[in-house]
Amino acid sequence: MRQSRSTKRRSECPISFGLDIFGDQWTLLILRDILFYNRVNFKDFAPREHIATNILSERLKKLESMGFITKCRNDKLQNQYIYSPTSKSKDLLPVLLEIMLWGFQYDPDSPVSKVFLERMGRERMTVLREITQAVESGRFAVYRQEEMGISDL
Amino acid sequence: MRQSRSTKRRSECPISFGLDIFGDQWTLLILRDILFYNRVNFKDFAPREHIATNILSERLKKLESMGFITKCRNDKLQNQYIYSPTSKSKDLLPVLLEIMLWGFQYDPDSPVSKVFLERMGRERMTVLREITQAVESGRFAVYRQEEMGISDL
DNA sequence: CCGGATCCGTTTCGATACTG
DNA sequence: CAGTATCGAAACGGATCCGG
Repeated sequence: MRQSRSTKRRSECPISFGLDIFGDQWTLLILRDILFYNRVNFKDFAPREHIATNILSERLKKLESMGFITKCRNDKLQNQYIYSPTSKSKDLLPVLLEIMLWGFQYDPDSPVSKVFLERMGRERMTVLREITQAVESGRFAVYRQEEMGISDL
Repeated sequence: MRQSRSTKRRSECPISFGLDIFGDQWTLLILRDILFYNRVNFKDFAPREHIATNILSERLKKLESMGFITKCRNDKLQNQYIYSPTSKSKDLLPVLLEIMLWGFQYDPDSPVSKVFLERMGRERMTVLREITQAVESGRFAVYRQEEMGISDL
């Protein structure tokens, strides 16, 4: 694969351990798909991003070998596999949420409504908690639309 | 440069706006150096990581063009330049902190003391606030050593 | 159809050497 | 000190093929 360099990097600590995941876009997109949108199948990962199948399969293997996801066969549809997040990746949610909030704040054409953006500034913690609950209960898509004011999927 | 693809990616929202930074290791390491360690000179960025000078200079340009850092000449030492974070990158601190905490939790040989790790689990918010203050007051190196129990630099 | 693997041209990386 | 130029090596990514 790559990044055997990451062992050297340990010395400087703060974010070094996360570089393997946060150093790669596709990995992040896959984790987003899994955590936010509850996507589980090969074909559903980052579907609009036109990720090449070879790249996707490589990343999935990497994520599996690093303990971020597990893979098992779908009982109903024997020719499908289901990828699920482990606690190691579920615990990345706070990170992804912070990235999301930061993005909403600095994206010149942020997709969220002004109302939500304002609330985000005022009651950050509450908003953070709300989203966390929405995500964990699988209702993020709804929250996104109703609370954030994002219409387009 | 690259990533003109990022415009397409907007539709899926959650972390898409952050991918330009979080998709690249070196960019993250530079931001870490700037935000946590108050490094300002070309030669000081990610010094132990052996980042190639061409890569470093490219990333610094990119970060500057994206509004994450500003560059100005050092008055005292005319042949040196000083890179400073903008509010756009300062506001990334919560993200980096979350990455750090996550890393401490899952790194098999986490550099932090057991005492700190335990405290991190119990009083997450407090710890988070502490570190934020330490970083923002330029005392992170001290905090790291005294509170986290990381001896080696 | 789904989940990949293989091939292969193109892009990017990154170590070193070199310049102002 | 702060970069640029060069160039071989690695990664990317589009297309195609393959097994279940």
